[in-house]
Amino acid sequence: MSDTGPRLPKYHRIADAVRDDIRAGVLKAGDRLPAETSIASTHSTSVPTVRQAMSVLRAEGLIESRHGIGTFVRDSHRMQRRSRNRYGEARGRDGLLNNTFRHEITFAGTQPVPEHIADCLDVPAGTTVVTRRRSLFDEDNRLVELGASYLPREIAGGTFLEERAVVPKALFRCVEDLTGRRYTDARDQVTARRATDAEVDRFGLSLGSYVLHLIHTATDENGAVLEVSESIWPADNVIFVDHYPIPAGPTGETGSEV
Amino acid sequence: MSDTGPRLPKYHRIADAVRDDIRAGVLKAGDRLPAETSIASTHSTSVPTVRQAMSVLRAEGLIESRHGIGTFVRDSHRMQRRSRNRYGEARGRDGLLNNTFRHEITFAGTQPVPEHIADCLDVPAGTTVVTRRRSLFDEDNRLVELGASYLPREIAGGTFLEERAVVPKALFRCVEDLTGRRYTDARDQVTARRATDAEVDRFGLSLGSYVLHLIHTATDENGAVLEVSESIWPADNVIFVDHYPIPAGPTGETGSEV
DNA sequence: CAGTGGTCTAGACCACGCG
DNA sequence: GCGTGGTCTAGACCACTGC
Repeated sequence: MSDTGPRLPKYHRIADAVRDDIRAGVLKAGDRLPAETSIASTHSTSVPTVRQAMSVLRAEGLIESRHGIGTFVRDSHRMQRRSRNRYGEARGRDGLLNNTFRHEITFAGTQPVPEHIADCLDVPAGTTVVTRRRSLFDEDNRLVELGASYLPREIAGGTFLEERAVVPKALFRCVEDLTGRRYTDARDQVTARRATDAEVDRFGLSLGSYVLHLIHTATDENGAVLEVSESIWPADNVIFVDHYPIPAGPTGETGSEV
Repeated sequence: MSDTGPRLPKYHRIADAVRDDIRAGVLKAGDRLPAETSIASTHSTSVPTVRQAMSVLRAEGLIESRHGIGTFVRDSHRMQRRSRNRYGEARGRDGLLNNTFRHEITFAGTQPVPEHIADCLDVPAGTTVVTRRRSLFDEDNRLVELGASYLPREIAGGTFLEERAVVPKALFRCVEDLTGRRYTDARDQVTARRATDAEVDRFGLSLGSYVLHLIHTATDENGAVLEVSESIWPADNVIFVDHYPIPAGPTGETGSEV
């Protein structure tokens, strides 16, 4: 046997073989892999070893197993793109927002503000705020985004924003018209984190997978927060894009390249 | 045995037990778990079943195994924060950029543009561009960021930007001074994706884990690209934050809430 | 029903790090 | 040398799906 033969564990070599088949197009998205018993005899090994190889590929997101049916090549790189140029078409809008998404308000009313939102909204923990929760579905009715908007009661309390109906125009436009204040500054905070159990369930994800979590904070010219909005996407399905003008003016003469 | 007893698989219950111990503080970050043989006898089961439970917790990022030593509770929620207010202190800078990071230029010179950058740079695939690669390390000398800047040869070719030395001031300032053109608009593209083998290696990640990948494109007032810059962080360690002004002007009266 | 993946056993031997 | 986790075996039985 050559030098490279026994270097790698057997389950690793099986995973490599299947991965190569997927990369080379021998196995295409949606194809069913041979049964575990069959792969085991092909590689002259035992079923548990094959299962270990499968668990590697499953962790890499390349395959998906369905109990009683088989193991399938996942439909990979099906990235959706979403832009966040919510404030009009004046500049840089690139039309990525796909209007075929179905949009559903799952809740509208007042609720205590979630812990991770309180800071952004600039209110004490536990404060009651107007909350609008939404779900977005693609043309195949698959959930692609979970989101929510949080508005201070001084702004949206007692208005139609507490009612569970899609608003007649962009939400920020409603707030501007209701209050006479203007959206002047924004702050985006993006994290990738492991999906919660609820998200795994709702999105149909696998254990240990990630979501992208955007928290968007909009303020008026006095720095008062008008709205905090959050969006959650399965990490593999999204590219978050933002355009913005670069402020003019003097800059610090730091040595940092970054 | 009660109704709930045999409902969940044994490996699942073992994982739950350990997870609860971690949540409750019985097992703290850095603590070593009992040996697999020991856990097996505690739960009256076999070692492979315990190993299956461990693989669940490993996928969740809660534990980490070191061959020949033991299995340890990971130091979780050690999020670092990084802001990306690179264009001066004029507005909204919140000082999150930690200056204790050590900054190292690992490459400077001309290279063919990477495939995923060509589009952003607005050049044909394979074009040679000035490339500057950097690594950032924290106070404990752990790699926290991999990054690179790509500049068209018309802008940076033949200048000191092709030399492997930290620049005397912010990179965008160098480009503005060299060319007389101004950074006017920017586009940020953020994705979370599985770490490549190289990234797993460099960052010391575990298989199947994620990185956050930022591609930043800066253009002048004519829309010509001045610089594309990318940053890669382990997903668990970073919050990406951006501040920006909201453009004034009329907006479309769409029904979309998002 | 047959075929699939999911769970589990009771071992074996190897590779690694430490004393 | 010893204890640790890593690899692997050759089965067993169960749960799910589709026919």
